[in-house]
Amino acid sequence: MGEKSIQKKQYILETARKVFAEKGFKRVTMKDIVEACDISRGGLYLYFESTEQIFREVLKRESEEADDVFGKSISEDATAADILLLFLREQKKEILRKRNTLTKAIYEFYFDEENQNKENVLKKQFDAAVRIIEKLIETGVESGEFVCEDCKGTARNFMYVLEGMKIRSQTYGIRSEDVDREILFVLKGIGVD
Amino acid sequence: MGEKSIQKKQYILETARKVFAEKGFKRVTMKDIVEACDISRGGLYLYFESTEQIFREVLKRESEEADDVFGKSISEDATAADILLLFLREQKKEILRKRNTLTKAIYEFYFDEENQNKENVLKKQFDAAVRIIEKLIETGVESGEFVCEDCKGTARNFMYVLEGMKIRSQTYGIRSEDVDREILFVLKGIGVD
Amino acid sequence: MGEKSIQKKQYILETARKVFAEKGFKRVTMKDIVEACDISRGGLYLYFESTEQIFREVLKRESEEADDVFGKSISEDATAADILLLFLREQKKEILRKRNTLTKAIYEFYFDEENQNKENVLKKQFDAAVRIIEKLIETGVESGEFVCEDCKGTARNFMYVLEGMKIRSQTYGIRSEDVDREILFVLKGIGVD
Amino acid sequence: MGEKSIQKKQYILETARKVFAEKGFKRVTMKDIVEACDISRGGLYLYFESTEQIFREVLKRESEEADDVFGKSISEDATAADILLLFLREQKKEILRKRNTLTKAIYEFYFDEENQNKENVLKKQFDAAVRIIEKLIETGVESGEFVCEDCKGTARNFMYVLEGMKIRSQTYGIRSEDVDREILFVLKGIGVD
DNA sequence: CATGAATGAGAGTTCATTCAT
DNA sequence: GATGAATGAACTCTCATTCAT
Repeated sequence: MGEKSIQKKQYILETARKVFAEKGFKRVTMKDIVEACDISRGGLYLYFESTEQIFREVLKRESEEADDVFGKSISEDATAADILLLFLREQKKEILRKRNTLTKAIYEFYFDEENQNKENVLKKQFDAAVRIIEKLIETGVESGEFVCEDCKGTARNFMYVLEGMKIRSQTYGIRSEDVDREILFVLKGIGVD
Repeated sequence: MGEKSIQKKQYILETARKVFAEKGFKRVTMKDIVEACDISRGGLYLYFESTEQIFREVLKRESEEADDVFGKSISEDATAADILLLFLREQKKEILRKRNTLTKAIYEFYFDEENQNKENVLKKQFDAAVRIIEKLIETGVESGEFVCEDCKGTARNFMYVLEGMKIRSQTYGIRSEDVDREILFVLKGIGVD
Repeated sequence: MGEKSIQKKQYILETARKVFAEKGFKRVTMKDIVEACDISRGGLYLYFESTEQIFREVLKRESEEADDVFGKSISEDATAADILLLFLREQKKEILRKRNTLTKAIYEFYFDEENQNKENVLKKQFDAAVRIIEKLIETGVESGEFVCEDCKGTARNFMYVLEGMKIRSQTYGIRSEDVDREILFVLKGIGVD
Repeated sequence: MGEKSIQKKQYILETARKVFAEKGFKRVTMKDIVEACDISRGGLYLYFESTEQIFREVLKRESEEADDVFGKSISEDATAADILLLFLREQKKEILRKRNTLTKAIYEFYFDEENQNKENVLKKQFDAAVRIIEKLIETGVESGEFVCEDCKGTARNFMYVLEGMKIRSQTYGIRSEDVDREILFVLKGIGVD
């Protein structure tokens, strides 16, 4: 597969991402993607053999990019509280975003039990986030920014609350104030206000 | 519509519920329901015109029954802590149940924005549960069972955590111990252990 | 499946038979049959799920009818030679027929090794014919009509010759005289001319 | 067309032969051949324009080689019986061979009436074989090895029996003993045992 | 009311064939 | 000459939906 093919593949993945963001996972057909990409029916099959495979690769790109973003955006002299707030602000954006997010599609994809165990991005991200938050809280406790007895438990609690808001956002909506209120509530739990 | 028709409709709804519990919402076709009910294709259309309508009615029955259950199962002299624990135990069961639960189907159904505003059962139940928990905590605080400053905030926090566990359960699994740990964590927040 | 369905199924089989007779087995698509029957795409699938299944049922009908024909057409006082000649005349007709014969289709079908062992009509008919011819020759020897040392061997030889002419007919043609000449040759082998 | 091109063409024909031997004629696609040859899709079209043309050329090579083989393998002082037995042994091998034979493909190819008249290899070989056998029998009769009244008729009979066994072999199998028995039967007809 | 045959739209998939590079 | 990406036609198969009985 030449240079050009790789570019085309990337192009398809980008375009397909939009389709998944718009329609979720299950309702998307090969035809939808073909039309969005404005390529021929057979052309798509040169690169991918099913919506599932395409989605899997979209997810892979997505999570790689997510990792990148994380690394870059934190300045050297940020405190634990700064970083935690930054993280929560990002999460809030993600929770409130209705368009251009794969959240729904990802949930739908993993509702299928067959997909749950193969390289589960959702789980990976949840666990990674818990670890990061835990570290941040620990650091914050040491520096006197936070107060907390059970850092790991608290980190997990944070993540479940965020997850709860995410699913709520996708199923019956949530307002910016609602998210703020919850974030303040959990922050208060570690002595922040 | 005669007595017999009503019974048949109920029968279809019960059977369809099983189908939705098994396959979620989006993957269910009229054909699936026809076959599960062992009725004729045309017959189903006499009662319902789409899987969506059927699901809506299944949901309605479901939430009515849920209300019934709640009413019945609480004894007269239970304390606030008793009732809260009972409630959490029920939630745990619901979270861990993989079969015979509509959770997935409900999420899938409400992922469709068109469905989110029409009589949203998920929202109704969330709000109702928050109110109940809030009342229980307030009662518990008065009786000295619990300690809590922001009862409403805490109630909401409880619910988001539960919601988070529910979606996690459906997308990459959760163990009984995981649920217990989280419940203990939030209970500790109101002075219980 | 009601009376009417059964008739329709028969109608489809009859029509499909013509298609197979015309195009052989491999080149026939469900679409061909749908068009020949003038029914809808989906309609055909109510009755059959593949060209293979249809062909199998066409074959079944065909061989049942073949059996019927055999039973009927022999008069009471026919001699062994009469019957043998009748049989050979039928075979000749079959060999020379280009249209309205499944010969090609049957060969194509059984070229697929997967089909060779499941209820192989070709083998069944070959073996049955050998037995019949053997009996006829034996009877004819007893009545002095035929001369033969190895009746079974001769019967088999007859059938291989007929089979050879059949395949030749389908692959590069054979003339009526050619068939006659071969039949005379084998008949001479049992003392007939 | 340069030297290199000719070699490439030969290479394609050799490889295609294997494909036809494996899959018959009808099921083979240009794609199959492209993949087997490991050349580009467009590349194949530089040399051939259809599977039919390729098969035709494969056949041509095949029959040329067949002629070569015949010429070589017969020693100077062989008797008619020796040569006939050699020929029959070759035929037996051909009949029993399941892999690496074009038999099925050839039959499938000539089932198409359009192909039957253009330079029909099957017919050519049949007729040639009849002539050779006839000559051999005649020679054998003169030398006292064989007894036979109608040499041409007998030669034809031989060939139809062989053809019958070939098609049987491809449609429902034949055992080595079966072939031997038939060969012995026809040999007995010319006074050999 | 109830049936289930029938329809046709639409999704998935495979290939022969072309053509810019 | 050679490549392989691209196209579009053709097939298979499934279902929502209708309708005569």
